[in-house]
Amino acid sequence: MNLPAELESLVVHFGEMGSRWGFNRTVGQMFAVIVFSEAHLNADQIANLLGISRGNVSMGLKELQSWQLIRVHHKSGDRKDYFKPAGDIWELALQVLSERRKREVEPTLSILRGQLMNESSNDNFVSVKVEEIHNLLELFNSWFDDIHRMKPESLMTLLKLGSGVGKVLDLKHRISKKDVSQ
Amino acid sequence: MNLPAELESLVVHFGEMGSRWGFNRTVGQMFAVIVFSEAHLNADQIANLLGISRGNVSMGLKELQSWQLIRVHHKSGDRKDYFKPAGDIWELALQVLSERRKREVEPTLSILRGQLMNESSNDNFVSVKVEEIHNLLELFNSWFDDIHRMKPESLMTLLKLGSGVGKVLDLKHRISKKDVSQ
DNA sequence: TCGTGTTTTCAGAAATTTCTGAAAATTATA
DNA sequence: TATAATTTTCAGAAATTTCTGAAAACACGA
Repeated sequence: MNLPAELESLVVHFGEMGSRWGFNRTVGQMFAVIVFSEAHLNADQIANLLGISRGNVSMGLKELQSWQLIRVHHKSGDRKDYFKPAGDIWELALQVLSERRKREVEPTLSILRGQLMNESSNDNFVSVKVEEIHNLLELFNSWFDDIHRMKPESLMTLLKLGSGVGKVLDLKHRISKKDVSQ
Repeated sequence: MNLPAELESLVVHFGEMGSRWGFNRTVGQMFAVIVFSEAHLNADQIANLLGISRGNVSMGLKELQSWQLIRVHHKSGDRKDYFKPAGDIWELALQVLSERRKREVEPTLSILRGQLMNESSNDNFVSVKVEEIHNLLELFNSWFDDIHRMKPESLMTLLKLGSGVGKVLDLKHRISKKDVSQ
């Protein structure tokens, strides 16, 4: 690795975490180097900085693009592709969550829907569990859809409030009968 | 695999998803077979049902216990250990999220804290990014802590409400100056 | 069209992860 | 304490994932 010392430990760490976040070590390192570099980088620079092959960089960039975490940028008079993060830290975090939901819950949800469709009886143990899991995932899914559409600042307020929301809900019940959930 | 047909496809799927959920294929299958079996199972039964070695089952059970997703149960007059899910579907889901936070965000958070501690200047590009990520993860972390302590039914209400919470918050601002967030 | 700079692909190599099964360790019973 | 039942460990084998680098494909200007 040919990285400035200050970056090396960060990049190594993001590599180690990479697999936990849904991609592999090299892709994690590539993402880190793109996020922490002020200048946009081209594939050769990334290969040099991380000391990996050009082919590997090409594959990694494709992966990061499929996650919509990076974007191409062109410099005039330069035929190379330069890469930059696809938004600020907040947008990147939401994007990771969004992609992970797609890859981690959608497939299970469609299997479970299938099971519920073509099962004869639905009062046996397995069916009951299938339905419980299905309902939980559907609920989570629509909640995520919903909050994903919120403006960042509203979302931030919500996060800061945390379980305090429970108290606000109580307040709502005390002072109003009107249903505000729609 | 020596599974009833109805279970086979579910178990295979949970195996495929396993790695995305933080463990490996076999561990995912083991978890599925434990969750979808009404009777508590012992290690030999699991090995037989899934067609894998006894040693592998032992390692997988240890993994699932480290995630606090299964618990041991003893039958009187039987020296074997029997395993059962460590709660209902709702509790299991929260437990998965909780463990994943521990494994996926805590380590990064402590690296970032370290960076912020011993860096000389803090107005360069890297420092700014480090701080942004740090703040986001801290915020997420305390939010999660917070809602994790809520009663399931309150949590469910919150999920169902989704971004409707935003409307409730507006309502709060319109009708009250009192800070209910503490 | 050709030539040059660039990116992508992919077969095989390398690295990593997972799995087996026999031996060791543990635990309960008599 | 000895025996038997059970679980755990772990070295090596098997399976899977990741990486390399050369060749192919692509894109643009002349």
